[in-house]
Amino acid sequence: MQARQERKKRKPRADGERTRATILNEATSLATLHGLGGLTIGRLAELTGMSKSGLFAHFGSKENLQLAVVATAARCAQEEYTGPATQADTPLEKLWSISDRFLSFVERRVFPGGCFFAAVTVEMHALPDAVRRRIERHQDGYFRLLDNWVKEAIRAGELKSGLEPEQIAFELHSLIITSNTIFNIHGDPAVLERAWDGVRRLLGDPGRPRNRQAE
Amino acid sequence: MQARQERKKRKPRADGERTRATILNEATSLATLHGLGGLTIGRLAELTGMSKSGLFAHFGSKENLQLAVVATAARCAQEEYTGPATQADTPLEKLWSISDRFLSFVERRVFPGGCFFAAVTVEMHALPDAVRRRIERHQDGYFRLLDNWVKEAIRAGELKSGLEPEQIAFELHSLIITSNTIFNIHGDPAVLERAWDGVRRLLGDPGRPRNRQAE
DNA sequence: GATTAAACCGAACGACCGTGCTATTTGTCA
DNA sequence: TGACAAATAGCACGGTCGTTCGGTTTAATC
Repeated sequence: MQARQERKKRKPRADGERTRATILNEATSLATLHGLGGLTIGRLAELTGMSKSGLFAHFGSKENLQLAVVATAARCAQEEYTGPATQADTPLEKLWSISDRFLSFVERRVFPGGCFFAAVTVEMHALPDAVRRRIERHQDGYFRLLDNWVKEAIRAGELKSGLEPEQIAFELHSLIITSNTIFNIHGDPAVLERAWDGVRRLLGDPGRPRNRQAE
Repeated sequence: MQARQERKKRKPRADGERTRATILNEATSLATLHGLGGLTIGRLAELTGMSKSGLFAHFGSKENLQLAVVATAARCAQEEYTGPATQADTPLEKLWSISDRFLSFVERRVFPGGCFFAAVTVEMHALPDAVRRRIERHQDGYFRLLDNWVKEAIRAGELKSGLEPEQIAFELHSLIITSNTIFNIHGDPAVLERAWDGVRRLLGDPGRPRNRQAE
């Protein structure tokens, strides 16, 4: 049937897809350090041992490269924390899971500059419209996820804080995203424990240990 | 006596210092949107209506320009929140003051991209050594300020949370710096109230209103 | 195994970057 | 008021940016 294949276009080759993946990994890592603006094609080519033009041909424009990088980072976030957390049994457990996994994600230095979206959030004003919208879309989804889980956890009686759901979600996010920022400057894991300490009080289980990786 | 004036060097002229100040204001604003890396001399010249070379002569190098921008942002922070907060009567009041004033500083859009140091923290890896160190120095001072005030407030019996001082300082910072980030994306002042709500619980006065500007 | 397009390179482009050099205007001070 | 440096502009440089194009190699398809 060969669905969704334009007339006269062939399938991409295996070696091409492999190098494309390599490029995108390197590019996403680089973007967590220098931002999407500081992500330059020349540096990326040098880093992957390719020619500028050869690398460029994979994307056709810098904007497309940036979009592909955002997609890569989003897929990574899905695999690392949002995805697994979604599969936890209860809403409260989802909140525990995403917090634990995000901190682990930062600690393991999956990207050298930590959370990609934290790194680019600050330069969004300067990005092409399509890229900015793509990032906003991801961030909106993430916040909606947190809000909903908190609401469900409260409705299910698992979470009995007197606070509004949005307040809990905001404070949870504050803790983990700030520990990401500070960890990437000083490299001191203690700040991740500080975040976890805050999360424990927020979710109402002061003694709960981190799993760090589990499941 | 003409102290601290190099041989053969005259005093800077009044018009020069005025334009220098104008440039630095514009530059600092621009840096909160595009970062110190995205801060380019050509754009800055166009924005201030000067020639590239005329503007450049004020600083002698891009690194010096960046250092001057950091100094400008630091002075602004001093005037806007750290300075006034230091003059509050008690350690606890200092904490209330800096939180209140920082949120007001963000809300009034003193800089279009909010807190300068939050904007550049993420790109520190890519900056010249001297600039990075200058930023680190400021951030260290800020955190030490918070830590000390919390410790003093606890010692004075004004603050009776069971938490470690560093934990309180970390969570306070998390709340206000995250509201800065989110406010600069969505522009919704509600997130500043969320931060304030968290601060109130942290400092143990759930009903305290914001002054927003006072003194 | 011949065909064909994907993968990749080298060279070159126009634009903008940071930075010098020279010349001209202009505020300050002896 | 004249001397002189500070302030600013114009121009040109080497470098890097994103991008284009033509040519060569190479993996997939008939």
